[in-house]
Amino acid sequence: MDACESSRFESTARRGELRATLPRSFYERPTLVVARELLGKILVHDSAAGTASGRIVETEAYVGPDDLACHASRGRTPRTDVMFGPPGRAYIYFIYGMYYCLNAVTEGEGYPAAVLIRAIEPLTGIDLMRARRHKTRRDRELANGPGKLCLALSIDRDLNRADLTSGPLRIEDDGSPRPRVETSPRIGVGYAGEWAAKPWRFTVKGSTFVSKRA
DNA sequence: GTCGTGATAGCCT
DNA sequence: GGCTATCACGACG
Repeated sequence: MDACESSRFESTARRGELRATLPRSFYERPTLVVARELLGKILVHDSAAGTASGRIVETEAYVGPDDLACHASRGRTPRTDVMFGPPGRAYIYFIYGMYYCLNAVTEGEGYPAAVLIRAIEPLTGIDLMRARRHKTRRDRELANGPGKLCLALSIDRDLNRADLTSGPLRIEDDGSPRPRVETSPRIGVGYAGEWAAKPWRFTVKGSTFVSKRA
């Protein structure tokens, strides 16, 4: 083993020791902070077919009752109820009659906010993702969008309200350094007036696994 | 690579 | 009945 290999091994081992599921306190903070800090963390889903995971490279913040792009700005309904509950749970909604989108609920109980997970860089279970996404040709397109990553990880309405701090769907910290972050306006929220322009989309600088270039 | 468009169903006026 | 925190496909180049 040469020096480079050895260093890589130690780095991996150190990461292995530090790997930990994010605690509820991670999510119980301002949504813009959580959205930024979720970049680089690892989204994991243990399903009956096997485990698949990927590094989060793109998020968006949906910040409470005044944010007209946030579903909860229309009030507490059966759909948005989970956003009013405790942080660290999954808010999964069905969109365009065909797709699911995954969010992590943030802030204190009673304040409806969440972070949309928009893209991951596949890490493990890549063959499983390819099987679930057989129409796609390139691996960088397996999960470079909110609907795509739910297909690749087999995330659907059954996991709505799931606890992300323990259980089959979770987000882990592997101890890797914080990535450089870029911001841009959120995608597809042009209806939200002045809220549409807010730079509340966060991407890992230079990642080729984001849904589109900023 | 970019652009336009159809698919499809739950949500809320 | 209109809209939607999307995606894949075909046309074009």
